[in-house]
Amino acid sequence: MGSTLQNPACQHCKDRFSSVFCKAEQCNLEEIDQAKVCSVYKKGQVIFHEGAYPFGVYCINDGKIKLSHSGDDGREQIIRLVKAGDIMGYKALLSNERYTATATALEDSSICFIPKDLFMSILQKDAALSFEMMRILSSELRKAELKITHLAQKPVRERLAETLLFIKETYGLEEDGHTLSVRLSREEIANLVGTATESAIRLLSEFKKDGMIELEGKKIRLLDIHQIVKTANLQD
Amino acid sequence: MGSTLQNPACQHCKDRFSSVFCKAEQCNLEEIDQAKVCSVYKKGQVIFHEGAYPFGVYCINDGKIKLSHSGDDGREQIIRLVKAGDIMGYKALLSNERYTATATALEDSSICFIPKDLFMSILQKDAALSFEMMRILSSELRKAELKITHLAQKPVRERLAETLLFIKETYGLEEDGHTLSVRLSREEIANLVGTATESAIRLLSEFKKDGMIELEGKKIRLLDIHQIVKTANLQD
DNA sequence: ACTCTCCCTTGATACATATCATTCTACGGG
DNA sequence: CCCGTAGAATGATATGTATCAAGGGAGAGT
Repeated sequence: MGSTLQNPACQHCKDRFSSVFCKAEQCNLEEIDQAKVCSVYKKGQVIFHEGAYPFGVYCINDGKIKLSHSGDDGREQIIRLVKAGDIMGYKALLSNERYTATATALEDSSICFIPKDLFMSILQKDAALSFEMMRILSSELRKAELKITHLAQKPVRERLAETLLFIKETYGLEEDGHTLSVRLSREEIANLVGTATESAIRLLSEFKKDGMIELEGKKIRLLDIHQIVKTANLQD
Repeated sequence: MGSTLQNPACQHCKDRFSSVFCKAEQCNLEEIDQAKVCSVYKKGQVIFHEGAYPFGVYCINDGKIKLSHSGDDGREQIIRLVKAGDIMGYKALLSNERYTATATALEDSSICFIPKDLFMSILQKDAALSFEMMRILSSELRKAELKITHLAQKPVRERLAETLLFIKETYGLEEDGHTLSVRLSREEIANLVGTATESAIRLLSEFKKDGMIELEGKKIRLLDIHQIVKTANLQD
């Protein structure tokens, strides 16, 4: 468990305008505000575990989280990157099943927990919120299906380039306008791409040699985004 | 377009108990019943095309449909198999985007079309239907994420075995209790597995040699399901 | 400052799978 | 009925990627 601290009000949450709840009715927001519990999780800490039963949804106040499956042979597959304003854990809750993924903090994160019963009851009466949930689910599903196609049809090189762009889209860049603002291990990058760690390393080195990126420990600087897009070979 | 014919009433649709609409309120069902248009599509006919704008959702009355992406190099990736009682086209509708997949009839099929406005307005007022939609979306998302993990981590042999089981789960078996009740080309099977057609053919031959299956044209008989499960190496 | 450990890196090799080429088969139309 | 064509099957080969093995570097804790 993360350590509990003073709950920031949802109405003042810095990402309230981009989150699901921006569509929720004000009275429901207040209700959530009173029931939620906000905690801080340290980098590397697990928020919930694959196989466990869900008791609510998590709303990221601040921080970065990875959601990952553990494959049959124990290898991790990163399914989703979660950022401030996003929610997680809703899939298991809605389909009334156990978590199918493990949530791990990529850096120190502040996360609100909203109890299941409350979330579900508000979902019943707040059509706008329901709608927004469906929109999110649809969008996630679309992304997942695209990923399936790419995994099945694209070589690792293209998928790695695509992943770099995806990380950039998700977490953005630092002030210099080049450095990815998240530190991932090579293994994590590989588990995002769906390849072996060594392959990811080798290809990153190639990208570097080609002048597309710059590597400095876990810092990755995207130097030539145009070239990366070309390497990713995106057309849909 | 498929040829229009006398609309069967939703209330009498043979799969009404297993479809989304089983949760919908009766009055809404009647409303749908009046507005929907039912058509018959011949095997191979396209119901909707990737890139087109959605004008409603499709509910399968009878038949079998494949939903597929066209990859960058034009190779097809089959995303989903649709059966009677299922709906399709909701993802694009909900996220208000164009279709990301093409729907093609695998055999002659009878399909109802429900106009966008009606569907959306009923979704607004019918919480139970909304809930069911979220349940479906969550479940699809869960399946998609599992598929991602398997594509990234499992060899083709295991994925092929898994696919055979998946086809069986989706469309069931013929009266003999062994034959898959859908005829797919080798290429379609490969596009479901995410591999080259030749690889799928080769592995099917191996499965046959190992006594797991029997092949007769497009008929596939599952002889030793236990062995197929073992080959699929499922544990989650 | 120094070790210890973890992660990164690089190289050598093996293997699964894609690709190309060819033959075989079955089916539908003239 | 036979030909033509599309799909299926099989073989030969190429290649991308995983795996195994070993070295190198950087940060954490003592």
